[in-house]
Amino acid sequence: MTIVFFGTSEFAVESLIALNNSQHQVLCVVTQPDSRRDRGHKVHFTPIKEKALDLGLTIYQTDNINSLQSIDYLNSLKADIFVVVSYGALLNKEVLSISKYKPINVHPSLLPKYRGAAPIQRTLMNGEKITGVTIMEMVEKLDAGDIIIQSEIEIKSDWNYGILSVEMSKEGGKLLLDALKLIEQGQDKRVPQDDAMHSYARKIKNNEKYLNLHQDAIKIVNTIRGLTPKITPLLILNNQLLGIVEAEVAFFSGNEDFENSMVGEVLSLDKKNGILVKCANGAIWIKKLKPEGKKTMCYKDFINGKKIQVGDILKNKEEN
RNA sequence: CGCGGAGUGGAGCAGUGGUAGCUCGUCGGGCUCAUAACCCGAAGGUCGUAGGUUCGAGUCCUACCUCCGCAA
Repeated sequence: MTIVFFGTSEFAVESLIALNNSQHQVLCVVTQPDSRRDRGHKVHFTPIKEKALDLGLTIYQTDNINSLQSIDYLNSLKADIFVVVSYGALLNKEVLSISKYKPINVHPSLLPKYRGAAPIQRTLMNGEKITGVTIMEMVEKLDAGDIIIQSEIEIKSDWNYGILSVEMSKEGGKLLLDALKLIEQGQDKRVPQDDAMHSYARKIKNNEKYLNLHQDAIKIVNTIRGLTPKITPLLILNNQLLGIVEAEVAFFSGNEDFENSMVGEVLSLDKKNGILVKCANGAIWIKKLKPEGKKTMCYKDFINGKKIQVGDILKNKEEN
């Protein structure tokens, strides 16, 4: 089939690769405009643009995919189907009706759960054990179309956003080819979503990276898992930002010293387990961290540099 | 030209003008029922690059390279 691919983020890359390696033909890759950000406000291409350039595919970028100009262009391609994977903008009814077959979307959650912008992160932050990838038909309402195929993925307890994204992304690429095959053969069965079961995965706000130790240890660890390595969760030690890259829930029965210590207090520097920090409920072992201006390092190295001592208090941004 | 931090033996750091250090790791030896614990010893660095100031530069000045955080 001839395909127009809409995608922007890292998650979409494996789907694009899968299509490019298949018998299908990618006519054009539509991706969000280049942005100026990061240090020095340098121009950044989207991950999909990088890959499309690499593969020598035609690229189309626009601020408004629903504009008359965009619609004219898309019409002129006469594609069999539109494939949309984390594109980053909603397509209106008119755009959705251009291709011969109805547009399909690859979504990294078991719909109807976790519709929206940040399903992978929210899934981890909520401590889910099972997630999955869904291929669905696109409708105007966000992530609410009929389901074509769905597959489950078991989340290992030590997986973070980076690892799970890669798994989901690969699964998405495979599932996408399966879905196209079904559609091509007219074998696709579409199952409506149970709207009563739906939930939304809100976009991650910038301030969510500032960890709050006044929470359950398990919740804090899940937050860290949901953000790293793309976003580094932050605490403050001695007026300096300290990135917490990896942590585990500490299991032990609290003694008197533990009960009397403050939230955020460093209770122990252990060569074997890490840096023990008290939370509102329980405690966590910090395994990997990233001091300001430094690269990610193991807790052993951080302790060795004598940058932290038992009794130091790790604070939230607001407390500092 | 958005703001800022950092580049010193394998790793984490100290060292703001005068013979390159500390901790960890590594290697060898010892102690121990045993150990990621302890003791003794060894190897390993032209201090990011290129210029400059100086009797003398890791340390001051200039340019550049690389890495990182914030903010958008």
